[in-house]
Amino acid sequence: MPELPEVETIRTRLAPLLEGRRLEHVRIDDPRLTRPHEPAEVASRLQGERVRTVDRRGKYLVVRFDSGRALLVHLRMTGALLHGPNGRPAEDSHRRAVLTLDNGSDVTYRDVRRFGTWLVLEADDLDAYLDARVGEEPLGPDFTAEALARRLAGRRAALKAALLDQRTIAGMGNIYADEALWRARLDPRRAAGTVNREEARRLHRAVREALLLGVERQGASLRDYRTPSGQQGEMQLEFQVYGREGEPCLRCCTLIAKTRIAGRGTSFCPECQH
DNA sequence: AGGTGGACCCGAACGC
DNA sequence: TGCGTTCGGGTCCACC
Repeated sequence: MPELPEVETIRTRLAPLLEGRRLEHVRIDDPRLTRPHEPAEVASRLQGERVRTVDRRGKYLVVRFDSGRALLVHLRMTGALLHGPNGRPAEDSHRRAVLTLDNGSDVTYRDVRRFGTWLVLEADDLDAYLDARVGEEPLGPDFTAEALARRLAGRRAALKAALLDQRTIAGMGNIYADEALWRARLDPRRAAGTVNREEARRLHRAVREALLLGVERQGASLRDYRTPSGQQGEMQLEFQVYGREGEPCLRCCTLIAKTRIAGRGTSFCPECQH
């Protein structure tokens, strides 16, 4: 599932392929992708635009054009952007859209579960849209232990649920939340507001470490995640708790437990996470 | 008002 | 073996 490290890896690989290129032709086959807007209408707004930058905010890819217009791509669960250098994408029943670039190459969008979204916004609307949904970037300078503590203060929801709230930490998802809580030795079931300053410092450090390792390993490929060249990430080899229920904790050898928090499967060590 | 749970999807894993 | 059922996960939205 693409979370911050996966989306950042895709952004890094996609930027040099797209920046400076004009979208010669845009084809969108799935109305689900652009809902409630018509695919043809969205495609015509994109066609002819020249890409200025490919940025990321949380889990959103932000393709900005010279005109100021932007395409916001959210991959949700199974979305992937794949680059085909020869302009002849291989047959794929899960392909939902194709961008043909002015150098003859193409970028195809595939999405098995069809949760992903493409939204075109004008320059004036972009910041408001993102700011309403996404908080501080955890790998940026504004994300401090104090900022994190403020985001958690007074909240009665489970700590894990608060971490998954995109306004708490932009780009955090289920896998890295479990990994960060294990690193910080914090119980995911605790009320977020009970985290003290020392614990917030540990959590802040753990969140950054888990996400940075994910970026270094170019994301976690459990099933569908691939980079634009089709490569798998290697972060799945570094998991300390995610998906390890029933196996010994790497710190204290207690068996890793699994529970459900805010509707999400949550792996944690019942002994050394407090 | 903040928190929770269902809906949206579909392939894989599971159970009988 | 085969078929039906459950699961999972990000975000939105209705509801409490």
